[in-house]
Amino acid sequence: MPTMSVENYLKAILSLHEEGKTQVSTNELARRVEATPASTSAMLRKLGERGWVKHKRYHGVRLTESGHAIAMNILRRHRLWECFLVEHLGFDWDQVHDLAEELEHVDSKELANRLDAFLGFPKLDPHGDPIPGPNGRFRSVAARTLLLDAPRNIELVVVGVVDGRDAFLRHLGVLGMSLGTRLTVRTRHAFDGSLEIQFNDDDELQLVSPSVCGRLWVDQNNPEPVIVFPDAQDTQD
Amino acid sequence: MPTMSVENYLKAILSLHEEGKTQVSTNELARRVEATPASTSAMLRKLGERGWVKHKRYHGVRLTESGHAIAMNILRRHRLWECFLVEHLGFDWDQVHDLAEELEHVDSKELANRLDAFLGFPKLDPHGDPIPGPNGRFRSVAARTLLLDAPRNIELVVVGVVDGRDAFLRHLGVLGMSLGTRLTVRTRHAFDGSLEIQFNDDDELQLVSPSVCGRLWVDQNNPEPVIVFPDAQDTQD
DNA sequence: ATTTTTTTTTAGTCATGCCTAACAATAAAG
DNA sequence: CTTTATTGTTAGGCATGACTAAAAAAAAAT
Repeated sequence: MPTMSVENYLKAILSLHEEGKTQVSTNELARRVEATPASTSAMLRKLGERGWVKHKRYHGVRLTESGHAIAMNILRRHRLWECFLVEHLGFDWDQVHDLAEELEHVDSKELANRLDAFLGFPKLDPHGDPIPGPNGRFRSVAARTLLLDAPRNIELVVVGVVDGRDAFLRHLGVLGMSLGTRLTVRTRHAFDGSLEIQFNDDDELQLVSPSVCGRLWVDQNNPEPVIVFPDAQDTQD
Repeated sequence: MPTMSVENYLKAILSLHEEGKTQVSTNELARRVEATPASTSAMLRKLGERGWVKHKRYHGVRLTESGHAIAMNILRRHRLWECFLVEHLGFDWDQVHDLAEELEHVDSKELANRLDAFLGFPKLDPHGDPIPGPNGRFRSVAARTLLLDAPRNIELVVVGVVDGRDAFLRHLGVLGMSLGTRLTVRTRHAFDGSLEIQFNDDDELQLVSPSVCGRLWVDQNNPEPVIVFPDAQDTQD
């Protein structure tokens, strides 16, 4: 039974893996968990001893099977709680991260499963991120692209964010964007990577910075985030 | 911002106060929080320094205003979560204590208030205990008696338990009793304090031990535990 | 191929919160 | 009213998980 701190480290390593890194560096992990590299180094030794990560000194770290399972479980609980907070308690999607961060540490398979059922076995959390099922695997892998890499002149829908921190979500609000926003990329400026985007029923073109475009998942046409049933296999919609 | 451990001590002191003790002894508190008297003694010094308890060495402790407020808040969250777990996630009333014990430490006024609203501002938790309102005071003080002290030959309803631990609740199940059970006290045995009780539509008399009777709240006729609205004043139903 | 810079680890502290064992104060019994 | 038992406190450790400062390994730059 991992401590809260251990769970946070494992979760952070998982999220870095999900971002593409197969090996996670001590410094990057330290930044993610908001601790010093020294503390992180100490923790990695412990995680290694308990068989949750594979750690070669001075080279990165990688989750083992069992570490991955634990991290996926926490991610599951985190995202289920976010659903609950938004859908049933009426929080805004940019207010729920920190609360879910605490709720996720309440360790009970039974609780997670019942919450899951209560919510109707959602596939996606309020930020558009997939929710792992009871088996610790994602229920579906949505076909999605970074807005930064999306093709031009095709109507797109915002289906998720890469960066779920409040600051970014609020910034999206300022830009008038949220999950479900429809848009079309009209021009790509090679110089700085910024995009000229046309919002749904709007004639105006708006310039969006590459740092924003690199943090948004879009899909070609996936109107409503579908709800599916408990043990649905992975699908390639 | 108190730590989890501090919250547990304050909550334990509160519950001992609720049981009548105005001064709480170190040993009794230690038993309640499942720590040694030594650890408890150390904690009491800390709680005193932070102004949450009044502690005279070698004589008991008592919550201060601010300590009481914190403890009531935790109690509120605990009981709200128990409601949620039973009413919405379908847990049995004897399965929710430990989970609520963890959930209660998620510290957010906003969360508690929204959960409260979601649940319909309940007055009582699934064990029949009153739920403090946002102001940190109980919403109502039900007129109730220990079964042990109840008058004979009057139809009573079980409206709450003094001891919410699983072992006791399961024992109640064995006796065929739960919240809402109707019964009448027929005979009181002075020798050991046990009662002969007639259950609702049953001709048989059943002998119930004093330790059980001392842990059950009954009321004379209060069929359903009523749900009331947010800022209802204390009433004397 | 060195030097310099960056990354990572080790060494040494500190605060929490728990423990056991020994000591002190109060309460109970003779 | 002293002795004994109970109750409460202090002293000294230990594990966790954080930190700073210093040393070591790896990567980058000259």
